[in-house]
Amino acid sequence: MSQRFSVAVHILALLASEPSKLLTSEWIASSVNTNAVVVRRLLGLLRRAGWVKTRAGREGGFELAVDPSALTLREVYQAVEEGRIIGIHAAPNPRCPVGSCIGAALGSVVASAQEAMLAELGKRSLADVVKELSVRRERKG
Amino acid sequence: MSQRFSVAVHILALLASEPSKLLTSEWIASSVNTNAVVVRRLLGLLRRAGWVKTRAGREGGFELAVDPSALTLREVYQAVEEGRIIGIHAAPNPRCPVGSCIGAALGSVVASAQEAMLAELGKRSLADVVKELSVRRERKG
DNA sequence: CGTATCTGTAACAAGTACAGTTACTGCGTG
DNA sequence: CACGCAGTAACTGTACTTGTTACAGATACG
Repeated sequence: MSQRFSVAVHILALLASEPSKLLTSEWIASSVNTNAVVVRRLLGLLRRAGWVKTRAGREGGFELAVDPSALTLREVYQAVEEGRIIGIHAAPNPRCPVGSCIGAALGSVVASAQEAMLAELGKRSLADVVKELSVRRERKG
Repeated sequence: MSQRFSVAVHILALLASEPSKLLTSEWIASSVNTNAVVVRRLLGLLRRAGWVKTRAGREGGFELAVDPSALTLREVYQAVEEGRIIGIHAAPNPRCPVGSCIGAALGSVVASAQEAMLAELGKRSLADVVKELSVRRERKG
């Protein structure tokens, strides 16, 4: 199962909690506990979406380029995790009355289920996540 | 991506549209356009859930054992497709203020998103699917 | 009673997706 | 120019899913 959404939110939360600071992929990778290339791959997607700015070369790194309260988790999910959640079998028998229509019927079911999930993600912004992190941190002491 | 849910609904729709008839895995497989063993594997899960009855041996096969209007797509999904939709990276750095809390914060986000999806699937029953199939069939002529 | 037919299930192969890793190019600062 | 960083291609290992073969057990039928 893909962890891209999870890691992407982690990365964005890091960038949001260190605004206008350049973080290197190596530094981010040590927080996520993964390889720096994995981080750069994901940040490539976020950069193309316009949410992150990059500076190459010495003293380079990544920084957030949007207001965290204007970026929903739905957008993040859709940027890094493409396609459908629920697979539909491709080629049922068209000569069977069920087989010939099940694809279309399931398509609408799956679409509405996926939209419900995305709508729920759309209720939360990156700022909400950052805020929740600080609350949880305080609780720990 | 797993197509088990999709195929399971297809199979259940077949059984529901031929009530009190025994359908063989071979016959079902030809409608789904897959191998009979794949069908039997899925039907094993549905049998253990109590929704399908089996008769082995000659003249054997599968038949529905529940009222289609009492079986929601949510139940079917959960029977054949276990685990979470969205993965969470397992071991972020506990010494990082973000890394130490991101798992819990993401957990609640992912749980609510998944619940929203399941709730949407819970709005539809197998009977709804069968009804939609017959509507689509009529539209085709 | 034997045979044909069907389920149940194990075992294996093939395809696919993802994370991790190495290696390299190119950019930009000091 | 050298160092440190992003960007990206390529390869590996692992895990999951589907498809397939094989076979044991069950059951109706002649």
